[in-house]
Amino acid sequence: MAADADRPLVCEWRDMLSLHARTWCALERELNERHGLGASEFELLDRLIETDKPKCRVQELSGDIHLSQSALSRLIARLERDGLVTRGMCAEDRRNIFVSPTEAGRARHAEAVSTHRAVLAEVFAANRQPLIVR
Amino acid sequence: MAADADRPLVCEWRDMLSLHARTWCALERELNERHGLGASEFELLDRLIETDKPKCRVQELSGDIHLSQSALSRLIARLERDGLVTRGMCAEDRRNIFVSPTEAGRARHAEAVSTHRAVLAEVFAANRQPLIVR
DNA sequence: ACGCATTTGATGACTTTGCATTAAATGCAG
DNA sequence: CTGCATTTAATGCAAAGTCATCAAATGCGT
Repeated sequence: MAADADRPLVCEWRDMLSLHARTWCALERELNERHGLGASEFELLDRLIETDKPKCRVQELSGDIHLSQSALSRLIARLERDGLVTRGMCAEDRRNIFVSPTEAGRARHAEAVSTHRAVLAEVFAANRQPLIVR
Repeated sequence: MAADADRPLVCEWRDMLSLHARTWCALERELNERHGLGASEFELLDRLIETDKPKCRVQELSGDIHLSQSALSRLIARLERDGLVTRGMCAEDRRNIFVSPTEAGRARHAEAVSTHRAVLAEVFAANRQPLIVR
């Protein structure tokens, strides 16, 4: 049994699990408390606004957001219900739908983006800290 | 707006999201198909067997496994239902419970551990690959 | 000893997610 | 054009997670 050989691999994975969990939870908490957004909700808005093309099929998004197609569909539905995005059908291929941020969506994102970046900076910095102790 | 300054931070986070999602999904799929275990289930068994102390309070585990206390409680319940761990009360402090792997649990873990390591090795290697292209 | 705050794990209610399926739209062979 | 496979997004349902709450056990001041 090559248990020792796998050690570094397993540690790397566990470190990642740990950092991921801490970061995700912190984002969830801060974004929710301060802006009424879930982490997934923000992530979608962030992508949507970054790639500012008016054309945005749902399926294109599913590559960026790491969710199943159905979860993504419901996520969009939630954001639509909250008035942060709109769903519109495409004239050329009426199977596709366009998802675009509303004005409210852009505003909410603009408001939340600094919180998002701050949390990232903080958690990642705290993670590197132990390496520089003393 | 210091958008550019945050760029590397955001990219790092997104890379992590991506790698984490791919790895977790691969583990979920492989462990489930080949050994009837979820990723969380394996993770718990793995920790449980690694720290072989007979004493293992639930709360000690919640630090390792990145789950809420309630989720952990239900995860243990599932594993118990499947006969992979046993819950036993502690004589000294009867609020605590011990969770220990059964023989079946040890066997299942032994069977699954190589799959787990292989998936880690594969996904992580694939992730580094792009850096060495050509 | 007693009362009360604290700790610990379990449970109810709800949310989010994934899988499987469905419905609609399109593409394409014949 | 017709019929059928394919693609795309939505939906029913069950699994799994979180938060808030609960009951039991303990600790501790008086």
